[in-house]
Amino acid sequence: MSAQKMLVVKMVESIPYGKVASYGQIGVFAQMPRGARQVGWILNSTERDGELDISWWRVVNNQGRISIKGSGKNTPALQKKLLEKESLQINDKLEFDIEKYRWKPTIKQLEALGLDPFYISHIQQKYPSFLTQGNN
DNA sequence: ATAATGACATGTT
DNA sequence: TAACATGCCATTA
Repeated sequence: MSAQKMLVVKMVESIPYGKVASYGQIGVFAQMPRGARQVGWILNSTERDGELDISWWRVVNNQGRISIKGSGKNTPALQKKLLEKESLQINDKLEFDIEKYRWKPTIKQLEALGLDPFYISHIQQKYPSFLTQGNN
């Protein structure tokens, strides 16, 4: 498995119960700033591999929508169900208020995940909504 | 090699 | 709001 994939997996597994992150957000945390689609590919592959036991359902579209296609085992309905089990409120159009549930790690948490402090400050600057602001 | 596709994101109409 | 356009890049055909 590639280092990139490992990092993506690590970030996805860091999303707490009851929280979600967008594909782009995971991409940024995994040091692939424009890698939203690749994150999707990686998660899509885990469904087939079976090698990975990952909380794939906590990764969603940045607009607050479940956007998986659902041709395989992981269907939109299943994702909705899994998220609802974690107390998210999702309407019948698979939409929800993402800012209400978005995982916003602190600087320290990101450091603990192995991100370079310089890179973290860059994230802060460019994607303020992806993390908890302030001196944590 | 070239082109189409996809579990995306963002800006413009 | 919603539709459309553009950028993105690994995978697939």
